[in-house]
Amino acid sequence: MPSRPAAARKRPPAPDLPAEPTQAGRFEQARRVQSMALLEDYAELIADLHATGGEARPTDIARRLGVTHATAIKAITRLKREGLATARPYRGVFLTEEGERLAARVKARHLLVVEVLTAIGVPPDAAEQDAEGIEHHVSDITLQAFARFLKERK
Amino acid sequence: MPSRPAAARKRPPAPDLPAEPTQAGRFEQARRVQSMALLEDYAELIADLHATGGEARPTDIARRLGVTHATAIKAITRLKREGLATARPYRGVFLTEEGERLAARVKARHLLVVEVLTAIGVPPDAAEQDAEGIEHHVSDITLQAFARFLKERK
DNA sequence: AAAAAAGTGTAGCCTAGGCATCATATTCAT
DNA sequence: ATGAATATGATGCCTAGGCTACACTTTTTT
Ligand SMILES: [Mn+2]
Ligand SMILES: [Mn+2]
Ligand SMILES: [Mn+2]
Ligand SMILES: [Mn+2]
Repeated sequence: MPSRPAAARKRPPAPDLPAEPTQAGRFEQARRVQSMALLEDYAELIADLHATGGEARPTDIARRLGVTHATAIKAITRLKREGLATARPYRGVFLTEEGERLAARVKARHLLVVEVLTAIGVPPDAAEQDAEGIEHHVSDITLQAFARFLKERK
Repeated sequence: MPSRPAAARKRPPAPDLPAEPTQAGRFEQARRVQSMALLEDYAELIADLHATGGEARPTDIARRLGVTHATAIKAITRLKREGLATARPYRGVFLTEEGERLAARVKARHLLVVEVLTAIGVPPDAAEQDAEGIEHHVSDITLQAFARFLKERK
């Protein structure tokens, strides 16, 4: 059994280090944000399906998301549980007021993220791809900075 | 039972719409990327703990991530399974060569993302917070664009 | 050297989000 | 109008990633 240097163990509450307000807090927040990502994508997609003259049936949604309809139905169940959507069998899924608000916010954010990425020089396809994941982690403050950035650089 | 207009159902393969190469493909890729996020954060963190003169024991890792040690241990089990780390009880966790490579890539990406966000005008705290989630979705192509952007704007 | 403290690991429980499969319901085409 | 095709929803199974609780080991302190 190797001996372990006691010095390594002695680590007081990091008095001088770069402050580090709380790395743990950042990770926790990132996990909270991530837990909303799926709902956001569904809301955005359902609104889009309605907007482009169609219905948002589970099968439509599933196809657009690249999942099975069973998976989509379970997610829709969660949307309903969270008060974001309602559904009428064979008639499709409908966003509640709150769901519509979420969808609108998410869509605007998505567009802005793509705009910023392309403005920075990211090729359109990569921008669209990466935005699909990035969007969910862009806070309101960051979003405002994005808007300012686009306005100023015009 | 309300009648449903047959027209709504008639939706040919979207002949004129904005091309839309495959939204499903983008979502699938986003899900793949997300499944790596946890491993990336652990690898980055373990490397950081080692670099800053410490050990990377499950408890250290757990505290920094804001999870219980049991959760950390399960993630470490996955890291080992994926060939990214080894562990010696009461001695801590160690990255394999592959783990080190991953950690280095992830750290560089993290820094670059924060740099770009702040360059755009995002306040430091928000940049650090949002980067924790955004980083995992930044592809190599986007990363290159980020690097160019920073170089040119200097 | 014994006691206390800290760390580790295991087990059991939970939810989210995937999947395939099956039974049923609806819609469409003949 | 009826048979085929399609959509729906339920079930069961899986993995990831959280948690608490408990048992055990190691380290530190007295
Ligand atoms: Mn998305
Ligand atoms: Mn989106
Ligand atoms: Mn991260
Ligand atoms: Mn990071």
